Amino acid sequence: MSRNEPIAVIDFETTGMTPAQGARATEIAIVLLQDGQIVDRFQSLMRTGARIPAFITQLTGITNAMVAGAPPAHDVMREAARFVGGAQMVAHNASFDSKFWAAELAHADIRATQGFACTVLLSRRLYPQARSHSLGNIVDHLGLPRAGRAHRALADAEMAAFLLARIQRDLRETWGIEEPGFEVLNGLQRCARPAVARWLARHRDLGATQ
DNA sequence: TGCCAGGCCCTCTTTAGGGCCTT
Repeated sequence: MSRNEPIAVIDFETTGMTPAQGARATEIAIVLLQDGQIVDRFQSLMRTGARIPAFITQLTGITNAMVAGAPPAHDVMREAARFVGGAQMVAHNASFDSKFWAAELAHADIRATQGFACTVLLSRRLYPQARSHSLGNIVDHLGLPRAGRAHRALADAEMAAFLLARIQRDLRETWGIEEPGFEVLNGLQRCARPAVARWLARHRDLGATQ
């Protein structure tokens, strides 16, 4: 039996909504998920020199003093890039984290090459009955464990990994897709929502004939 | 001075508007 390639589930805490407006990362966490299990973890605060607004400190608990004592961002990002290696990546609302991944790597003179899949898009397709697809709410809706303090990078990355593991399990057990790796996740998240059931059935049948 | 993210997705839509999701 072949093993699925590990997927790197990432979460950033930042000073704002987008690097396009000058926001910088304050903390990064990445967990490697393989065959439904977290097999490795990476977490670090990072120092960029950017000021953390008070409301962000209230949200995350990360203070200016905490990041002042953290290693420089370019060192952290080099280490993060080594940790991820050639793995594909997943985040909860990947449009947010993928931009910070690319921007913070660029500050360290590293080009981002990884693909991203998004657990928000996947959750909306697989669990349309959920009232909310925010990370905390969908984790509660599915009865998954809380991993620690919400809005800290490692806890949120672990919860997103639990969600991803559940998505992969449901793709196998409910939809009959034997190896729901990154390519399947990427295809499903791009599928128009009204066509999701048809896409899943076709993918199951294609997999069964291979 | 005025502006201030942006992609997804639903609907009382498509010549548009607004909520969701991330910090």
